[in-house]
Amino acid sequence: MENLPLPRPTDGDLSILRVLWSDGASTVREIHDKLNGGTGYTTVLKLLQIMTDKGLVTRDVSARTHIYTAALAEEQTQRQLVSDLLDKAFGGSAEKLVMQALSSKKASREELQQIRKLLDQMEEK
Amino acid sequence: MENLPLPRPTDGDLSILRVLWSDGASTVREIHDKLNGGTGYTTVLKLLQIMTDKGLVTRDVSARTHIYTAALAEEQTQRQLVSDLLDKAFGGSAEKLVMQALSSKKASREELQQIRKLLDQMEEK
DNA sequence: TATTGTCAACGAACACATTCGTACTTAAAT
DNA sequence: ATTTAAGTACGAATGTGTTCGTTGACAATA
Repeated sequence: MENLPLPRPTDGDLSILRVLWSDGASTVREIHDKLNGGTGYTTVLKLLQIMTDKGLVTRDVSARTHIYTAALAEEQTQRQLVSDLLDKAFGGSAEKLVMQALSSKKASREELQQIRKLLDQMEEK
Repeated sequence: MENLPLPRPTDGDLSILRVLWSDGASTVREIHDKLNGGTGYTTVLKLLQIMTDKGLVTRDVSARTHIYTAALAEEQTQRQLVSDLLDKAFGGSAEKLVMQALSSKKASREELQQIRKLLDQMEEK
């Protein structure tokens, strides 16, 4: 019964996961087409096979053309990656990370408002 | 005249950079001692030599015992890493990243206050 | 039926990260 | 002067990520 902690997705893994998150369960060809960039078909296939071994995706093999699905929800993976970066590069300081995130890309006024709401919720609790 | 874009530091690189950022210019031995974890002396040395080639650190070779310094300031590297993660896993949405950062680790009341100040500053401008 | 296209599987090649042992050099201690 | 300690340099081994060519199975088409 495989129930090991999932490994951190690599850059290649993430480019595939992004497609699965946005489009839902997909075939290799669909993913490959969406990834119009330089990678060949068999490269995408190989990556998906490895990701299956790692547990990052699951696949339906009942038909000849396999169908892949992301094993974890987008938010769950994002949370893991943020937590990882927090430990490795920010000494655990969420504040510093937030600062850099806000200054590295100009957030819109709506986004800032949204973040304020989140802060309110966190202080209430 | 090497002036190429610096590569993204690996996990090993970051563990060393953290020491250099907090303690300033250091020798291999000092870094190795601070990294009390399982890595051997020559491993740290090798990593530093590679990091020198990559341009992540510079070294003073005038004495027998070399002295290493981080090439980039902590904030600069952090900004790069955040921007990287933003592209690769968040579709460029700084808001989502901030949300995850705040929820993945409970921020203190002071930190939340600090973030509010930052939001104020960003809205003024 | 014969040919052509689509798919998964596999292995090989290359690059990079990580680790450490060994060799060589230089300084310090005996 | 000899030995010991501390340092750098240099491979070598291993693991992982990434890429793609080739093979074989199967389906669709001519």
